[in-house]
Amino acid sequence: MLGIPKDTLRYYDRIGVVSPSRGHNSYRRYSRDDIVDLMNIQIMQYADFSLEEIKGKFQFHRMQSVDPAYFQEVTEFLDAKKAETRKKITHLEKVSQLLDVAVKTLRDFNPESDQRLAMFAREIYRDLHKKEPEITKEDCDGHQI
Amino acid sequence: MLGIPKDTLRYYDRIGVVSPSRGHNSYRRYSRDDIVDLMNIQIMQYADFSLEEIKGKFQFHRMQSVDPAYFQEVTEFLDAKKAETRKKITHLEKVSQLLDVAVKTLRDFNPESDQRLAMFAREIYRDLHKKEPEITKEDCDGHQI
DNA sequence: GTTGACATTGGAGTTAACTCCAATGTTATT
DNA sequence: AATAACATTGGAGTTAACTCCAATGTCAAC
Repeated sequence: MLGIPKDTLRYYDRIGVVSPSRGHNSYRRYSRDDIVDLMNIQIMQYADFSLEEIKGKFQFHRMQSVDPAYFQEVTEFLDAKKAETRKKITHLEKVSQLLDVAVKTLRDFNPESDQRLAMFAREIYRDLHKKEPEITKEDCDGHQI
Repeated sequence: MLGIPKDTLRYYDRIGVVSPSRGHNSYRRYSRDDIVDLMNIQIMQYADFSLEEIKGKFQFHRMQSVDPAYFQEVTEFLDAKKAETRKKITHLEKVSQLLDVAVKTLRDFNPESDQRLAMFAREIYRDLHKKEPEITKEDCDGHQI
């Protein structure tokens, strides 16, 4: 139905992320809520969330009310994850540009455009680590063949 | 220097993504170019590229000229990856919004906002799979306890 | 009531990207 | 020249998220 392999569903059940009820026999029966959980998993996994992170954090739809402790925990998690997601968007935006520049560099190949590409990559690296790469002369001296 | 563990550098050498030259002893010596490669790896890895994909595709700076076959292959790869990256940005943008809505839903908890969240998630799922989730009445009938 | 197509389970295997270990080699310092 | 602090190697172990397998159970159809 969602295109998730049987073995994957069994795996999810095993590790406790989606544990459907069982029929009169021991067959798994996925409820509407289970399907919603599975959709959430697919959405969040494509956004680089681990199953462990997802586990138990996207199931408001199963609840009537919210426990304050749970509220606190999940809100913090969601806020942190949102910040992380925004950071990743910014990075991917840069990477998208970088790929563009890379194709151009490749097309009309010359030392200048290659240099531009390297500068751009270095800039991206800088904001990725929030600090200078610190490639000093001493560090590299003699590090050639 | 870049904060990459020794064992990771040795691993990269083993699998051939960054193979530094060796000194008069057998010690690895990382050149400026090797450092650039490593920076590129960190950039691309954070954008969800695998080492296998990265391998050999961000090393123009080592070349004098470009072989047409290599140009073709790498350009196709870069274009495909750019498309993939843009798709992911779009998705992450949605997920960022979803996380927002989730926090709000959690704050003033009620069936309506919960419903809004579910609708939003479903919409995201839809564009993720470019098709309707197809949850029909029949599919779910009796799938409850 | 037997056959075939499903389901169940426990447990083993796979892949990527590390991470660790033991045995050994190299180098700078006392 | 002995010691400590590095490096080297091959190979084994780890983690996440599956993926596969063999033995067994369930069920609808003939």
